[in-house]
Amino acid sequence: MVTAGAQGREVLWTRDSLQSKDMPEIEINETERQARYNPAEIEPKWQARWDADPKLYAAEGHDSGKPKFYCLEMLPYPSGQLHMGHVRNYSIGDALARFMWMRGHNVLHPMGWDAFGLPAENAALKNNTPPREWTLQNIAAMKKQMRRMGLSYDWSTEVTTCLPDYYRWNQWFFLQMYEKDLAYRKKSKVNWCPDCQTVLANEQVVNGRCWRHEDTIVEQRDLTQWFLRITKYADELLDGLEKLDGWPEKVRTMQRNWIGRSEGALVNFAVAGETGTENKEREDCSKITVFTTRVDTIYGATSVQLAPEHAVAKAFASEDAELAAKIEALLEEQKKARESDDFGAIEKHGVNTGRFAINPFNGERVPIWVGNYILADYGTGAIMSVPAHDERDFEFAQKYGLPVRRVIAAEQGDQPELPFTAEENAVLINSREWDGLRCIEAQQKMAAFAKQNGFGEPTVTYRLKDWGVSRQRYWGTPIPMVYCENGHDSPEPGKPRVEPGGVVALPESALPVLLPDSIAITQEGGSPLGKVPEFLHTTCPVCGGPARRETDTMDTFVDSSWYFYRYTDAKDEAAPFASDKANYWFPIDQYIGGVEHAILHLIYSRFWTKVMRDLGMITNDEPAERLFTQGMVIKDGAKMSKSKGNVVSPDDMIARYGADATRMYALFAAPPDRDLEWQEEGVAGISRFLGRVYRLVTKYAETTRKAGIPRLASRTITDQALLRTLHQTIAKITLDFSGRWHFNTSIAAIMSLVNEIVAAETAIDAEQASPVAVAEIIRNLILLLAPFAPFFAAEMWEQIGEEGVVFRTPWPVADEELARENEIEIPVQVNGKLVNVIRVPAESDEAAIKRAALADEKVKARVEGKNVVKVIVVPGKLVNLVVK
RNA sequence: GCCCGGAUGGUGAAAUCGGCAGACACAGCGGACUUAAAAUCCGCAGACCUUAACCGGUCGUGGGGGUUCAAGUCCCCCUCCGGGCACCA
Repeated sequence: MVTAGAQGREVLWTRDSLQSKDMPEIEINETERQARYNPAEIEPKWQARWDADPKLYAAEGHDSGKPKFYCLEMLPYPSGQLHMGHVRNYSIGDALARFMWMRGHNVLHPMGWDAFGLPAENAALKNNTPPREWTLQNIAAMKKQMRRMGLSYDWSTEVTTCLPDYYRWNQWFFLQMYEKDLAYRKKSKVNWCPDCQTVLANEQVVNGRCWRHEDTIVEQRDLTQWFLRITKYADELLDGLEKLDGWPEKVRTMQRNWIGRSEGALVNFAVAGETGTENKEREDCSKITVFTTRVDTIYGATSVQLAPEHAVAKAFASEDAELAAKIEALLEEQKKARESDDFGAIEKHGVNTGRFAINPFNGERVPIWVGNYILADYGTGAIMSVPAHDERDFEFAQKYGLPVRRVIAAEQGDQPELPFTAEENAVLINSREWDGLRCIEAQQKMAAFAKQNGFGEPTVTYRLKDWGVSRQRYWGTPIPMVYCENGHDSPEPGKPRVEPGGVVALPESALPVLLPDSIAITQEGGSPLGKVPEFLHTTCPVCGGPARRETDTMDTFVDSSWYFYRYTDAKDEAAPFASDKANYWFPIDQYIGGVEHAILHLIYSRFWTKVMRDLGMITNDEPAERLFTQGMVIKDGAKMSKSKGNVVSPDDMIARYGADATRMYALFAAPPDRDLEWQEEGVAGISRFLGRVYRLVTKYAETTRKAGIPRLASRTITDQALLRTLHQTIAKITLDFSGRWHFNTSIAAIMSLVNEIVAAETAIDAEQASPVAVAEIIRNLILLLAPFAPFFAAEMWEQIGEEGVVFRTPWPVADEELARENEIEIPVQVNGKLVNVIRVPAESDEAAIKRAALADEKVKARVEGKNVVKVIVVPGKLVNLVVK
């Protein structure tokens, strides 16, 4: 078999028949030989043809009989300009999608727009253009750029998240979640970005700063907000990572850290002198609940440490002005530290409250301190301090002269110096009836004991917090809730009355809640929607009385949490998507994007998938089977940015060298997972390479056209050599596509093949090659280039007289027989040093190779007069003679 | 501090399973073609030593040690760069 496409029309030619008169001769077209590769002409020509065929890249039906392949690149924010990072991302995805098509898969390769978000509002302020208009213009511009790049998207499934036919389903999901108690409202401390004028999710705060404003310190505000209960899925999100072996380890580790599961125990310390019942006005201070992962060390606790914001600390402070001032100072230190880049480095400070807590295990009275290193938002905001077995506690105890008591000892051998934290091979001491137990065992037994006796319990805490989705911005999905001014009970049975107005979920029939179009965007605080009376004022769907709409909009990460499901059924007006369609395409076979979304989009969308599964909409547990995170595009050693002035515009590159050369360079310059240094000379080099191929193909186009693709029965030496390289190249590239994706080496292999053909031109022109072999080589060369340079391949395909669509032509299959070498080169080493390279028949066995190596003159000279101690022969690889 | 990457010629990189280090390009140099240039084609090209030249030799994948007939690749220690997490109890 020559190519899969040749099946069924095999003709056997012989050398004799080739020489007969009616057989094609090698033809060289002198005018075409002069032809120059001109992407500026070729690319728009094919773009126009492809644009005219909306079905060209459309996926086939579920009954196509082909295996499905869902190839997805992360959808962009429509800034109005593609940057090189996009070009790289899409070049990778497009090569893969085209390859999978050629391999006979039913491919879904969609694109869309993450179109809500703050930049549209900022642009509106600056240019006085409504966000909607600005966004839609940008989408049009970027779509044009994508078409110019020749990307194989099925635009019939395009998703634009800022349009009501999409965002209405955000609202629908919100109502579903509200009903299932996965969406709820609560007052809490939230992150506020003064620049964005909105609340941010924890995931959007980086080192205490806004993810969009690196210099802006995020403030903490007490606000009532909507949350999605992602923590309900914390364990599943964590455990699921184990099975995601098609995801980069780096991303899995980041998510593991982010979820931050920690097993431990809660233990109540009674506060001496507090009963907790006598004063209703005062916070209940009768006990302090600490969280610890090392309850086995509790006999070594020599103080209890509270966060400066702990309720008990506040209560104590309210009765003691001096203490209050000190605690306030600790809080300030902590806040400052959290805003700085190295939070871990600040010096520990504390203040003794003068009060005591009682250790429920041994009844010991220990002092209650407030420490600047205790965080209110982790665990319970209170810890037991065990200086002997915790480095931080040790440092603190040394500083303030608190006692250090060893309660853990090594099972055998020397006792390690304090503090030591090991739990392996360590046992309890100084812990009464628990003495001698191993740490791990003691942790379980002591937590169970605390539970039995009502002063504690085993527990699990997470770093992951519920996802705050309310945003005090205009350009987002309106949250489909109203506040009834009659303040009646919520219509849901069992749901408590919420004050001041009843919180009422809109019925599905009221969707979509449309975002008003004309609105004055200002920089003032507060939700812009609150200033639009016709939006704000509505009626309660339960009692018909006056009601106010929720004026916050949803975080844009809601939009991107499920967009890829919508692609499978983008026009559905009755549901977000039809289950059977999603179930056919999901999970995504390959998801490709930047690593910057590792704990934002990629954790939210995993959560959303699990919610949809529990709603019975889909059957998959995870959205994407495999994830690939490409490296950054850099220039002069730094990430491209306007401020550094090192931005290379894709439009420029395409104008100068064409889309094919630009795309191919993005794949050639580095393996896709590594950072890529953009060098324009490299793009020029690829352009020259395509020119070389162009001349080659046009020169032999006539030959190729006439010769067709029959099977050769006998071959010249030139035929054999060229076909061997061709089939080795096919095998190599097919392998690269199967997982490693080192397209840089795929393209290098094509270049080598082309170099070899060019070097053989003299022989070919002297008719030392058969037209049939030339035709096979030219034809397959074009097919190999099709995933990387689609415009170019289409043009070349047409020039050799093919009428079909090149990237729907079956991918060539490597013929092992043709690829096999007759003779191979074997390096011969003496004591590990290369001495010579010998040629032996490919099928030579160990003995034959050994004989050939020992017979070699250079080797003989080197071995002369010495003792050959050992001969190592690795067939097909090398020979090493050990001599003394 | 912890976790994940990475370090190979002037540059981007290759070596997929422990087997010829530097494929393929970029930049450079030399030549052919040309009145000339561009384009194209051919060739050279890790460093050092030796030689008139060929030939030949030594060193060489961030540093040090180890395993092996054989190490860019495996093991131990260290340095630097990038990224993530971080008083998380």
